[in-house]
Amino acid sequence: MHDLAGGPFNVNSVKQLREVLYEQLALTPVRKTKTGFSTDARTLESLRGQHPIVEVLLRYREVEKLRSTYGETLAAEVASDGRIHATFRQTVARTGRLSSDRPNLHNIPVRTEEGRQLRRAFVPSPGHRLLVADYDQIELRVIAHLADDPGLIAAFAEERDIHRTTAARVFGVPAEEVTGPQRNRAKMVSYGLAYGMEAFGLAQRLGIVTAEAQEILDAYFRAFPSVRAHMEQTVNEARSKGYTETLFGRRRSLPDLHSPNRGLRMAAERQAMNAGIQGLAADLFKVALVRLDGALEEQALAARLVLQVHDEVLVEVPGDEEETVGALVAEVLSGVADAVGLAVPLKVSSAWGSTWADAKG
DNA sequence: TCTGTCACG
DNA sequence: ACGTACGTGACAGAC
Repeated sequence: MHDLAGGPFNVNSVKQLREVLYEQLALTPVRKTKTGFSTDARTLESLRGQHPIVEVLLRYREVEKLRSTYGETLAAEVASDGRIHATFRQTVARTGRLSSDRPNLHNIPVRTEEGRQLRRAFVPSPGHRLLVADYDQIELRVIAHLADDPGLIAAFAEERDIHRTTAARVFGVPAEEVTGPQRNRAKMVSYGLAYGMEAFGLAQRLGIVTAEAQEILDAYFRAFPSVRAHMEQTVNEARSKGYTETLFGRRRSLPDLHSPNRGLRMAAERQAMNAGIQGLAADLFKVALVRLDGALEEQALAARLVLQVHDEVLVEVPGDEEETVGALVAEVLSGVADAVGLAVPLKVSSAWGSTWADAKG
């Protein structure tokens, strides 16, 4: 790195790295932060090819993240019983999700193969396997319910590939003719919805111009008009009440909806749209966890809940209970849909593994 | 203590 | 013309 930079510097120092990249090497800055030009991964990606140091930096950041946050640190958290006992906090996340700290077990790597290897360290007791069950597109299903959108509800009811179906309606082609990129764009729109994403944000993520992103969004809202209506109604209601409220009565106060500061106000509007969606998904999942724990107890099963990750649960199951518990977990998790009269079914995917890394569908 | 960065859903 | 996707926690360096 020294040789590439023309001298020694601390790679972990953003300040020093800025000097190296944008002054000594005179690379073209792309984005700014409060304190100067950005050096984050997205920026570095776009600087690729300008100088060989960029590739090395990206790789360094990747392995250094794994080393400093997970490798040695996580190993040090293992208690004398061989387990990690994180704290799950009920009153931190404003939406009703749990948060996990000391350590955070909600962000164990999974997206790269190298990072995913860390999950091999998470193993059940001898004679047990891990059952990993998660909800498929729970937030999108919650949107379908809240917006009471006939098109979305029908798509979920018929168990169709939701992103393909969405793409077909947005791009006006038969479902079987939807291309890979079209499906990906529809998927991005669907997920962006829950966050109040606008054309600009969609354009950034898809690498297209804002006008084209706007056309896609317009087409989406033409296809699923109740979704836009629901978003608008949610913000209006929050504005007059001062808070949002989930079906379970969970409130989130949003005073910034009346802020004179435009940025704060718009952020609060996005939070209003998201709170009911993320919040209801969190509420449903927590009901499922309580029921699951109760059912294991009631049926005198030895299987135990060991971790939850927002829409996913890990259960440690002895060999002779696999069949029973596998069926029970799926039934309890999907069962909460009926409990609140959800307009769409909740689909659950399950996988078994002798480590967390192996349990993949 | 704040900022930038990056891991996850 | 603006500013531009929600929710977290941990780490390292700067101040």
